Amino acid sequence: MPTQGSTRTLSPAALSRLSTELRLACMRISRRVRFESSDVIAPHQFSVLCRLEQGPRTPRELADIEKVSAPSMTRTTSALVDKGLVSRADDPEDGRQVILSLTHEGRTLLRDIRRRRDAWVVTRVDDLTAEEQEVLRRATEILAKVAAA
Amino acid sequence: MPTQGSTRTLSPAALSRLSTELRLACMRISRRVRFESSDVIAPHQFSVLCRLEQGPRTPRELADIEKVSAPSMTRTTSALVDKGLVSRADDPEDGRQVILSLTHEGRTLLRDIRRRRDAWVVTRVDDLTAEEQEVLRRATEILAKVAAA
DNA sequence: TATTGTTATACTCTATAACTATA
DNA sequence: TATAGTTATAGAGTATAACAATA
Repeated sequence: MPTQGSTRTLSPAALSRLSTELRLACMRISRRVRFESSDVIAPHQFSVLCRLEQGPRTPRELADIEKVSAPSMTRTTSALVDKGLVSRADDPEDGRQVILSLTHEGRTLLRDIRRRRDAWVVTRVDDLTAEEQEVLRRATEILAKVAAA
Repeated sequence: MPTQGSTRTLSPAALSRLSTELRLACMRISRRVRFESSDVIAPHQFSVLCRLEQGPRTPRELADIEKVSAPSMTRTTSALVDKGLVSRADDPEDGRQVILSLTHEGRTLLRDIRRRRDAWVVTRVDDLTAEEQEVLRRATEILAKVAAA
């Protein structure tokens, strides 16, 4: 039996239609955000910087988290080190490992990229009515729950 | 002056926070949908099939619409023709052009991919309360408007 | 012997430049 | 000569396999 979903109001057809429309709307928003905020680094590089923001990591950990091969992660992190966004240090306890950290420059870049991405959404959400904004606020909570499920 | 947005309730900080959370929620939903519904064709191939669904196109038109180079589009469409999803025909009026159309097999594949993508969302939306579903329904309309702006 | 990280090599998708055929 | 499409070649990204250094 379903976890909740008991107060049923949607027909199967309406459920299907809502799901399709919702999925398409989310995809379009994502695409517009990516397109408009012409990033200075590639998506996979951005993703790795975000991981390092939470704390230093080894290449192995990053490869596992990002679900790419070790050689691919070597390539990605080398590019970030070359750009001065990430620093490499030897692990004092295990000579096989290296420890990757975000540099100050990397942290600044992350903040700038986020600000630019947000800008696109902010100008559009600002144009909505207070009621529409409230709907989006509640929807965001629900979507976060859905995405985490 | 703003188009609407006059019934102001959100502080700049709240507006910024909502925009960030909304953007992240949409991105996460998109990512999960893409990841879970392991597609049989690559994203750029899927995109071209969707264009051809609306009617036959020349390679030139597709390249312009998808914002890729002509040689890239040659490669993409050649792969789709090899898979039997797209058919190539000479333009009877202009010998330089070719006309690309969706085959029956291509049309069927599109429907199957969409069904699989929807499935992930459907099972999760079905688990929500009727009230939450109604919020998402209204949010979808608003997001569609935002994405089109 | 197992693990970490890199190098060697190959495949895919992207691009620009050069070429062929038609208008 | 201009345009449509393809082929030639190169540059990123992905991968697996093989290697060096360390545990």
